[in-house]
Amino acid sequence: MAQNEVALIAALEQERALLGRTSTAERVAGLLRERIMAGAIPPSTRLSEDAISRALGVSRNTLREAFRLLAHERLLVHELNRGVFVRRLTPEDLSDLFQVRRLVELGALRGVRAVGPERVVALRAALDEARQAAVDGRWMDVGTANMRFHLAIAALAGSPRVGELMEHVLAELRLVFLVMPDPRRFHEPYIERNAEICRLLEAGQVDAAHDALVRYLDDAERELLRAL
Amino acid sequence: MAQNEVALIAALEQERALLGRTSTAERVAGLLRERIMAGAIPPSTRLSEDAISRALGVSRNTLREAFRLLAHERLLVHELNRGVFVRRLTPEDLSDLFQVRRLVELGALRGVRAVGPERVVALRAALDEARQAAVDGRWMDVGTANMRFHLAIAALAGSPRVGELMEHVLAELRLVFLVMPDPRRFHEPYIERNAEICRLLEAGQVDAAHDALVRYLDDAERELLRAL
DNA sequence: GCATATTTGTCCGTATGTATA
DNA sequence: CTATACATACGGACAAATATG
Repeated sequence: MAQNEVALIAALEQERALLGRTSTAERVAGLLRERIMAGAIPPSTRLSEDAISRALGVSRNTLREAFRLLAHERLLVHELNRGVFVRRLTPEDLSDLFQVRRLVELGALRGVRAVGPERVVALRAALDEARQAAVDGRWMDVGTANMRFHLAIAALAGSPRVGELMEHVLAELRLVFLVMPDPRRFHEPYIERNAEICRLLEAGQVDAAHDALVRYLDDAERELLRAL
Repeated sequence: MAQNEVALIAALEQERALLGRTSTAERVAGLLRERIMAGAIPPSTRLSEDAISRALGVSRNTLREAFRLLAHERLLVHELNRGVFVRRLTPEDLSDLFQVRRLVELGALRGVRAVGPERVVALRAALDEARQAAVDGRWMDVGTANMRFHLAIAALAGSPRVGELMEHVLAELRLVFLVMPDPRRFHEPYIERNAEICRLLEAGQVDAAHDALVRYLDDAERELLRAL
């Protein structure tokens, strides 16, 4: 058995290498990202190097590296000699984010001529997740699932860089979701609108899905702008 | 005079604040970026923390921050415990970059209904620059100007985030230009193709410009792939 | 396969510059 | 204007991983 165990450990270590090991800075960034996205650290909060490095038991150098990672994702803004702050989105930011979404999502839809059934699997999975979350009354999770649906749309472009871009865009948008007063009223209606888009795609009506998506984005932008 | 001088200094300092001061790490990153983009540091080169920090007279910590900035721009790749290397583009990277360009540039063109003359000013400026560089035989600068032309196309989307994305995409593409054997043979023909796109846009024939751009991107991708 | 040298990852203490009450 | 708090940058140290002979 000892031999098998050695082999297992070796296999796991190899897998770990493939998964990409993470530096302390990346793990710290992941932790902070989670907190921010969950709303535990609201926008405009200043993050003190000293306090946080002390709390997490990492050096300030390492924490600064984590800050840089998150600043690049636009979750934090870095002001020279003043520190880092959780981003607060302006109306201009919001409009710009939707401009990017139009380019990416609509472009991805136009790129697909034939939508094979295997390509809408991710779409349907996100949809099912949203519906289940709605049944359970987890409205924030409904929002997350809806975002995953649109991430899947972007993924139709088949480009890693576009996928990453879309992830960052949606992470920024989540900063607005957090300050929405009534999550249910906002997120729930979009489930069925996503379902409609999914249905049209499965039926091969790409153009109709495209138009539905245009209306979706227009409505979502308007509603979010009003809430800001 | 002393009073005036004091006032001048104060005014300049205020201006400097508006221009945005830069940290040491950012200046170091800028310096390295320039070297890499000029081809002085070829792809796959490993950058030694010790040697470079010593050469530039900055601490290792500061240099590491600069590395991280460039890694985010994908000019460097960071391998844990092995150091940073100048990125070498794979054929997959190249195809992906063109996929992004199609999404961004074609999407930007589709977004503009009426192309006011003031919006093509940047296009024409880049075009003139490319022609002048060709006259002077500065073929690398022709490539740079051509890239600026396509940056101006992306700018038609009117989105800061899209503009930044496009800048990064073109910076990556430049890494391939550097290894092209015959810059003239590659860059020169595209000047007139850009001119054609510009002409069509000025004439208000957006759809025709769109189609010309599709062919441009297809041809450029194919030619670069072959050179890789 | 092993031992050694090199390089990176991480942390700490400190000095200096900057912003703000 | 001063005082305080904080970010910036440096240099040194050691552990851990990697490269080399």
